[in-house]
Amino acid sequence: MVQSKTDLFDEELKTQAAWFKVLAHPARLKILQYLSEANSCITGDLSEELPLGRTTVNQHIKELKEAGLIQGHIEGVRTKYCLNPKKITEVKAIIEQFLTSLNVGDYECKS
Amino acid sequence: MVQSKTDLFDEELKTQAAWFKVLAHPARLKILQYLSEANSCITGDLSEELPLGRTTVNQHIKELKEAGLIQGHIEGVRTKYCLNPKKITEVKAIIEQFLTSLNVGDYECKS
DNA sequence: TTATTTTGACGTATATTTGCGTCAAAATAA
DNA sequence: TTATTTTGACGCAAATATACGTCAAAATAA
Repeated sequence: MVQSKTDLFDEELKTQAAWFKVLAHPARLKILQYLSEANSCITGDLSEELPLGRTTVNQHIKELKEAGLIQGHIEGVRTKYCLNPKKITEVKAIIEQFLTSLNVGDYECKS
Repeated sequence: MVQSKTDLFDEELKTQAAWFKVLAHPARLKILQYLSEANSCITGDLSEELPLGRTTVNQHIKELKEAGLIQGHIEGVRTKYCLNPKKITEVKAIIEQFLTSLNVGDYECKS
């Protein structure tokens, strides 16, 4: 039997790994970058910017929304997508935290 | 039909996403941290440090090895595991690069 | 009113990841 | 020589992730 054993790790490690996972697909990175470059809320079919179908892109958008990295609000027929700057900053800090913990300044590796 | 369409993205995005993926599991983060804290090569059964079976841990070690983040060299019956400081530094830079590209300093989000 | 546009919800098929059992190879110990 | 220890290779089963088609709801346009 195979059950998910990820629960059995430290809360901190789980959080860090979860955020890495959210960023582990080029489509999601692209969406974030696109919204960042636009520097404001964007409306319209984001799938035209990526080499994927609309439904698939929407699914990635949904994931990013559930993770809190982007926000959407309805405007008539359309939906406007935005980054959530606060959350982005938060996640950056979490990732930095892990990278910093991997201190290899004076690592001894005699091989 | 579902084929992997990840090829269709920029080389840079693919690389960044791939590195996030390598780090997207708490077991792999834990292994890296453990080796980092030890601050030198380690021998013995790493699985005793994690809530997973030996084979599973070995698989995660294998992934990290294939990604180049850790090295192993045989010493009699045992294998000594090390971080690869050079690669770690390299990956840190790649991740920083993406995080920096997500510039939200003056993000306009009127919602 | 009846189209049309835009988007989310749902289902489905395939691909990949995760977790582990089992076996075999290689080095040592007895 | 024959155990024993340690590890990697292989394969399986369950869980997740990817990609997308189809449909329906909601707002607008005609």
